[in-house]
Order: sequence, then structure tokens, then C-alpha cells
Amino acid sequence: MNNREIVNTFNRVADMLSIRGDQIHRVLAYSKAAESIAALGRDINQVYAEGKLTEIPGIGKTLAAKIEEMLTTGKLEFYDRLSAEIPPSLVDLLRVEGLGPKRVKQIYDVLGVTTLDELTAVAQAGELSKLPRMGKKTEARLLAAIDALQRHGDGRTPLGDAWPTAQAMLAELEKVPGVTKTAVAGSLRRMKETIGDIDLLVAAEDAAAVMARFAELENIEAVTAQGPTKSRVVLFNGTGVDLRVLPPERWGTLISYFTGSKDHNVALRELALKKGLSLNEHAFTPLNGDPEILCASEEDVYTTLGLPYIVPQLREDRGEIAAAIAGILPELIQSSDIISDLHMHSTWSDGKMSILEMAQAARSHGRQFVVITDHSASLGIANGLSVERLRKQADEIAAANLAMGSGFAILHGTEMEIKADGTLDFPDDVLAELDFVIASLHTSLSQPREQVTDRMLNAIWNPHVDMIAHPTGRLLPDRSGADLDMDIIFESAAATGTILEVNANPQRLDLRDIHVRRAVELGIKLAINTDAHHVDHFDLLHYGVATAQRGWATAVSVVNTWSLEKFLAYIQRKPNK
DNA sequence: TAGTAGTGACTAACATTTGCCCACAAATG
Repeated sequence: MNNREIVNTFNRVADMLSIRGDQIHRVLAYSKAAESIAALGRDINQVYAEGKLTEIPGIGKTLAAKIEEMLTTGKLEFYDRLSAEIPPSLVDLLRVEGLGPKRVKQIYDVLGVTTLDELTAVAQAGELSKLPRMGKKTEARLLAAIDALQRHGDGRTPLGDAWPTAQAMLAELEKVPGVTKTAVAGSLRRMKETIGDIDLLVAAEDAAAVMARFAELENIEAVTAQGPTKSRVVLFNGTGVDLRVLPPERWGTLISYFTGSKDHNVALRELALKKGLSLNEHAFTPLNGDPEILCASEEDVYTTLGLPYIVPQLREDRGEIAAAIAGILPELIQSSDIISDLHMHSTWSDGKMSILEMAQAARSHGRQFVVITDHSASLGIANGLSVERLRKQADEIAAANLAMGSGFAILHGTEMEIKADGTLDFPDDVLAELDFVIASLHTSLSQPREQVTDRMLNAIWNPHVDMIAHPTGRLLPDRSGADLDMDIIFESAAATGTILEVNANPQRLDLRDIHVRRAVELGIKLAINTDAHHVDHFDLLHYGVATAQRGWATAVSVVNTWSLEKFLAYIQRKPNK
């Protein structure tokens, strides 16, 4: 069993326990454990082999035993027993907006409904509205929610899709008279790789005018809630958008609350209570009856709690509050630190622009040097380069370097296929001619873990391979990528000095945040690259930087902060070269 | 259920808004 399967099982158990009506802390224990394992950044089998399961936050003796049972037998007896009482399919009903554990239990107990189809049938027959505390309106809302679920699913939206949508909506709301501030919040502001819904904030004295304009924006299918300070709409693509409006003097607590994460908020509020303050999105309220403390800025919120400012990217309750208290928050990598881009394509393979155009655009984006890394021959679909074309490309790079003049450098590299049999697409003597060698997986990603890991190791241990691009090959939101044994990959990358990429393309964001964190802990060198196929793609860098920040990366770990001289020296003295 | 203090018991997860039915469930971070 792998991490994901255990996470799924624990989440299902948590949902089933909440439907059964178990004590909230028992439910929380399972969902907290699931979250911890999801954020682990390493293979739980490895942690188990080291006998360190209980060192995972939220895993005690009992859950460690359950994990051991799943890892050794492939099943969980407790889950089977629970299933006899609470049909596991009931968990699916919770995905319907408007249905929580209490209602699901009631619908199951009284009507015997266990699936979405059965639920639809009883709702259409009008049976649902006969239940206590359910009426015709609720019944109609649930039918609409089921319909929406079946049309759009409840999948998450990739960051790269949600970000521009949110910015466009904010641009409209900014035009409403009386609006003084606008911002995105929620998981979008924290730059999570996928987001559940879009959260927008507006500071204005007159909320009603903003709410009215919000409901009229483009692409809105339905307004599902509209109160004095809070509205919710659903876009035609199924994405939910929440808007909250408060007066500007309460902006700090508002944006802090709405940025989350939920767990981070809970931790902040606990901390506030210890200081005799109750914290909500409006203000701090002293428990002794003193007047409330307003925070116009988010910095004020943290100052009031006696903490240094914590950037949104860190607010996942993964140790950032303890680090803030201890004064050891990392000095995170910034976009302005990045002076090179080590991965991009030209018209020689599947890029859309010439080498010179790419270089000029990179310079205008503040880069001081780039590596042209077109695909290699066996990626035929991308017009990969043969050895002959690769050598010919060197001439054009020399010419482009001349055209660019001094103060900028174009290096010659390759993004070389790691083929399905594990061999590399170019022989070592050809690789030796290049300035910089990237190896990456694009095909046969679904090979068994051992096989695909071995392929990758073969590349990492090759003395000419300087970097692994987008290591897992995942594509958001749906393709999960290769099932690599990341522990071994990291070990080998550290041993050989091989750079691992944080690919900034929002479809990839690979390495992902939790793997960045693990790599940083192990002292592995990272590169944040755009993988640009077009000059417009240089604008995507911030997604990669945010992902690195979510992994607590500092400039020390990121080779794109290095001067050309330092960079060239490093890849020359790669330990196994 | 985890964590803690201590080996069985106790505490722990905050605070709000909205909709709909008529006192509460669900949803938001």
C-alpha cells in the first residue's frame, strides 16, 4: 500500500465516523492523520521500516498499528467492521453541497438511501421533503447540487487556471465606487497547486454595491448565497467563488482569516486565546471585556499575537507557527533572486520561438543567462533533435550569443529523454560536448515503481547529467505522474550533486511543495525553471517560486540565484563527472 | 484518537454567516 491509499482509507474512516456521529475528536484524529501522511514527502513504507511511524505528527500507538496492518496485510479490519455499520458509499453523499453528516445519517436511517442515484430518486419522488427539518426548498437545492456535482464533479481547479480568473474578477470589482482594497485569499493566495474554490476580498464601506456588482459578473451560472457581508456564486465551469466585504479598518483580520489555512487559523486563534484574546475575521476581542482591537493590516494581526509576519505560502500548519515563535522562519526564495533559466525550448523542437527571441525575452524578464534545452530524438512528437541537428544547433547558439552582445549568455543544453528501457537518448561523448544536460521522463510513466525509479537512477548517476526536469512527470489536475521512490531519488541526487527541478509551469509544479521541503532538508540543489515553449511562458516563473516557497526553500538551495561563473563551476565539479 | 502525565483519566478544535425551517445543519477559512 502507498501513501495515497492510506490517506484515502483514513479520510473515508473519518467521514464514516462523522456520519455515525462519533465524538468529533475521534473523527479529527483520523483526518489529521490523513493530512499528515499526505504532507509527508516520503514513502510511508520507508518510515515504517525505520520504525518511526509515531514520529509523524498526529500518529500515535493506535493509528501506527492500523498503518502497520494496512502495510503488511493490505487491508484494515477496523474499516471492514465499520463498513458493516455505515455503508462506505454514504461518504459519496457528503460530496453533495448542502449535505453534511447529520443529514446523510438521517436520509440513510429513514429512507435507506446509500447512493447518489437513490438520493436523486427519493428527492424527485418528494420523499426527502417529508423528513423533519427538510422542506421543498432544501429538496430542490439538493437536486440542483447533485446535478452540478454530476456535471462538473467536485475536482479541484489548477492554480494556473484559477489565478487569471480571480484577477479578472477583482479588476471588475475594483471599479465599484467606494472600494479601497481588493485581494484574492484562500488556497489561491497560499498558491496551492490546485484550489477548491476562489476566495475574493473587498474593503469597502458600502458592501451592498459590491455584492450587487459581483452577482452580475461574467461567467456566473448561479448565485448560491447572498448576505450582507458574504456572497457565493458558481461559475459555468463549476468553480465556486466566495466574496466577502468588510470595512477597511478590519482588513487585516479579514484577509488573515480568509487566507487560512483552516488549521493555521485554528492555531492562531488558540494562540490568541492564551493571550486572553478571541480572534475572528472582524477583530481581536479581549476576554476581559476591553474594547476590540482592530487590525488594518495583516502584519498587525501577527504583531498582536507576538509573532513575526508569516507569508501565505507557509500557512499550512506544518510547523510555521513554531518556527515563527522560535524566530527561525526561513528567508524564502524570491522571484527577484532568480537570474537564470535552465530549461526552455525553441523552434528546433516543439518551441514556438527562435533561440534569439527566447534569449531576448529572458533578458527583458531579468535573466542574465539561459540554457536552450530542446528535446532529444526519441521524443518524436516534439520534433526531438538527432545528434546531427544537436551539433548544428550549436552554430545558431553561437550566432545568437553574438547578437545578444555582452552581459548575457546563452548556453547549449538538451532535455534528453530517459527512454522506457532506462537508457539515455544520447551517448556520453555527445553529452560531453554540451554545456548543460537535463534528463527527463515523458513516456512510460506508469511503469511499476521499481522499474521507473531505476530508469531515473540511471540518469542521475550518469556523470554528464546535471539536472532532472519535472521529476515525476505529473500533469495537473489529472495525471499523477510516475510512482517514483522519492527517498532513493533524493538520496542519489544528494550523493551526485544532481540538480532537481521545480518546474514552474502551473500544469506541472514538479517537484511539488512537500517534495521541495524534503529536498531542502536533505541539502539537494534545486532549480526553478519555466520550461518555456514561448516567450509568454517566462511570466509563469512566479508559480514555481511560490511552490518552492511552500517547500520552505531559501536562495541557498536554488541554483538560479547563482552567477554564470558560479553555476559553470558547480556543474564542472559535479562530484561524479 | 492523540498527547500528556503517569500506567487509567482527562483534555483537545476557533469562530463566523447563510439558508431554511421554525431550532439547526452546513459551509467557510
